[in-house]
Amino acid sequence: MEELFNYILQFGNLNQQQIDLIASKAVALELRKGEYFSEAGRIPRYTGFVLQGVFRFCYYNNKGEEITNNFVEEKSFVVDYQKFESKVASSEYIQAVTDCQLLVFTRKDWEELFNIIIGWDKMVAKIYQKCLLEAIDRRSPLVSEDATTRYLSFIEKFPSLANRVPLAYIASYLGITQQSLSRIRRNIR
Amino acid sequence: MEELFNYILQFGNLNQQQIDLIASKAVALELRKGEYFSEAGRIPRYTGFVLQGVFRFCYYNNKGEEITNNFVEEKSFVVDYQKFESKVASSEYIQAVTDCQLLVFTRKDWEELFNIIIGWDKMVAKIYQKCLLEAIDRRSPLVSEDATTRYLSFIEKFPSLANRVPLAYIASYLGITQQSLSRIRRNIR
DNA sequence: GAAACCTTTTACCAATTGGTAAAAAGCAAT
DNA sequence: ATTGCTTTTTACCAATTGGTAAAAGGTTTC
Repeated sequence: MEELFNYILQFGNLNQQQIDLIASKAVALELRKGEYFSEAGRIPRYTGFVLQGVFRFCYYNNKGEEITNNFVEEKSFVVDYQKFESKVASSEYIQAVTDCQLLVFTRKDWEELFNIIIGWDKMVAKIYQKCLLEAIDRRSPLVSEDATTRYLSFIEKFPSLANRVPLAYIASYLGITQQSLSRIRRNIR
Repeated sequence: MEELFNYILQFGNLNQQQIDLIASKAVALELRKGEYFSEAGRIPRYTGFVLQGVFRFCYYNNKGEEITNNFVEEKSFVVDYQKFESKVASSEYIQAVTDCQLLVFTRKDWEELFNIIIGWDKMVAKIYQKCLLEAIDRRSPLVSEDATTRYLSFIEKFPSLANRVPLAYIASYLGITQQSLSRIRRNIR
């Protein structure tokens, strides 16, 4: 729980009463490797904060290929926020890549916080903005480089992930095949 | 000026007094093709709303290649918002791709609006969020497709741009060479 | 430990894309 | 119209990446 507030308090101040209120609404959730936190076609039910483990966002393109387009690690929020907020069905999956521990908030609880805590909406907007900026910062440079450079950039942006995440997921995140990534790994050693 | 408020009022309500206040701070700015609205190494001075023309965001990678990573068209805000807001020097250029007409706000004027208009900060957060979501929606699919598919996706996302923007800029946005893009154009006809 | 399953590596060839260079086309100024 | 400049197209060959398949390496389950 401490980790959650260490994170949140970067984005604004809260008094003890407010902290207790937020804490009272957080629910612990565990997911096993491979389980889905959120699924395409469904309205996201929770917003979550990752205590332990790695998640990936993924979708299927028109050739049926599975594309991973983001990874989320510990000490970060994980949610398709736009869809969660607007109660629209998501178009992508959020899957646990490893066994995971989360703190989650139901939409009802989350929305109550907006009404009760002055300035909570601003803090949430900042948090979400940070997540978006991070995602685009990590993803955009991948367009304009060759596969080896993209993999090196991945290692820089996600230093702890290269050996925690199946090669196939990383390959699809980088827009290359598993075979190409395996070849690249061999060549850069 | 009307276009500006048509846009802004999608994100919340303003009374006539508030509208007049915002209008009083908007300054018309014209830029010729090739001129910079914002430059790497400098703190962005303005936030702008595009009335006419096309802008691109670009930077230079470690090989000295110029990479375009976003286009902005009419009826949209153009600014490196994070850097504008935090008064940090930008790391990229915002260049007029065609002759352009803008309405701009200085930081001083823009910040005053936050103090005077209740809820302005929320509207701005929404506007900025929309810009970020758009940018990532457009850019992310480019990673995992071949060059032809990426160009077709570009045409879908920016239907009016293909013939308004030099081929070289589009090529760098797609992460391919001019020659490759030229070849692709020939093949899809 | 063996079997079944999943992940990663390797190999081969085909297809795509990049690099360099030159030609063609388009545009602006005189 | 001619010149000079920029942009786009074309061509050729080299390098990279993809597709298919099979082998090797790991992990889980019984």
